[in-house]
Amino acid sequence: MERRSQAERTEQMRARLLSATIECLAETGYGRMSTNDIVRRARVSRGALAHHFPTKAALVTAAAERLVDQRGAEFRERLSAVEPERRTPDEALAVLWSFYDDPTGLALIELTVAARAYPELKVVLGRMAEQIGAITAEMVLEYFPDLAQLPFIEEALRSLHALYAGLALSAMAGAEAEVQAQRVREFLGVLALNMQVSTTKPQSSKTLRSKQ
Amino acid sequence: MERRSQAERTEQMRARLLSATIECLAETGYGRMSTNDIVRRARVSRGALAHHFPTKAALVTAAAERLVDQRGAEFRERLSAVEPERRTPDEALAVLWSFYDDPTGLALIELTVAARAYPELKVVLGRMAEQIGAITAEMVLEYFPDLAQLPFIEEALRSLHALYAGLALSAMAGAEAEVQAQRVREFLGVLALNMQVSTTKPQSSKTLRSKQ
DNA sequence: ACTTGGAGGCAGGCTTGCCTGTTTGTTTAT
DNA sequence: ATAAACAAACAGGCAAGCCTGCCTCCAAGT
Repeated sequence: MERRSQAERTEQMRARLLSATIECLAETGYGRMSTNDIVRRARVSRGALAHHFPTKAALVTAAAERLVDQRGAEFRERLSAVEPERRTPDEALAVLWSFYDDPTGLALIELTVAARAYPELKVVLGRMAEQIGAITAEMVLEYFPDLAQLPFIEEALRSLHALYAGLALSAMAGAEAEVQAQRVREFLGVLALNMQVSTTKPQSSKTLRSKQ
Repeated sequence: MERRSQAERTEQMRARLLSATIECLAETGYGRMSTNDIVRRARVSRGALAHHFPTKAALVTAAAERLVDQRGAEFRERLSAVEPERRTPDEALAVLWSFYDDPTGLALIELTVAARAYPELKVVLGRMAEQIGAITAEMVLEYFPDLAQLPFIEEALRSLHALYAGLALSAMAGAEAEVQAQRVREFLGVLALNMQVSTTKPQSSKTLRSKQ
């Protein structure tokens, strides 16, 4: 191993620990995940973990924050990665679903359930909910400005996230969420079509509210 | 304590244990729930638990089955409890939501997440998904036959369940799901309206498929 | 340039407490 | 009387946190 500065050592170690935590969270789940699993996966000792994160709650909270940032960035990335001519609402839905049908999506659900016991996690996940909502609205405004004019667009997007979260949740219990997501996407397609048909006439005055 | 027959003793003990399990599941969550908590809450000894349920997995599986039946029955109950003149779709949505915004709803989510590790739980929850889907479709057909004619009604109902599940899930992380559910309900109201407006013309030929 | 002292990074074992399953003993029903 | 229902102590295992000691880096002094 080449020489590394102290700051680099710290940064790399923390990154390894947090990545391992997120992976364990996605694979094993929160309940069955132990700090031993994490240090084993990260190839470090228990002492290293204790040095950087005094308690398990601190570790998980930090992992949640990292997960939030990671997903926020990746969301923009994936959506802007599709070629401009393929940027249909249906494609956007596929991207959104790929965002939930993901190991990190599972980790997020595990964290959400675990947050019931950790109030600190609640605030992190609360931040994430706002952040994701903002990014989503922003993306819609950028790529589908006509959709952003729809009256209940804010509720629609929130519902969309809840819908996909619920789908991913039921996938944990063995449901074939992949095909369900596909059919739901078709369903949402005709829904949005109907919305547009019946709202393009006069109701476009009501724009999306800035704050809840 | 008066004299009870053996069958009564068994039945009551099992009921107490399963109720306590479901309560602990809803309150403490699956991860932090121990068999000690359960016997303490049920006011019985560890031996009694061991006698009726040899392992924790057996106990939880049995509790899940009881929860499924319980919720199935309660669903019909709550929906048929509203006076006939108030049986609007909006009211039905409120009933459906009350079905998720419930301690047993929380317990169900906990079980769903836990099912990722227990394959036996998966089959129980799979049964439940089918059962709930069937009951929902049945109820819609009985109370809102015109809605049952809509083209994507099966996907719509499935999405509705997923949506509410996702809402309840985010409520675990501190979101004020109550108000969100209310606004989503309004949103769904206009949505259904639009669906009806634009689908009452020709597309009523496609009825809901019997099997996926 | 070289050394030296200190501080932070890190390894691995220990320990206390809890959790599950088992076993032995007691009560209750048939 | 005999078997089932129940109680209570017991045993093994595991997880989280702590603790001691070693190693690596960096800065200050010479």
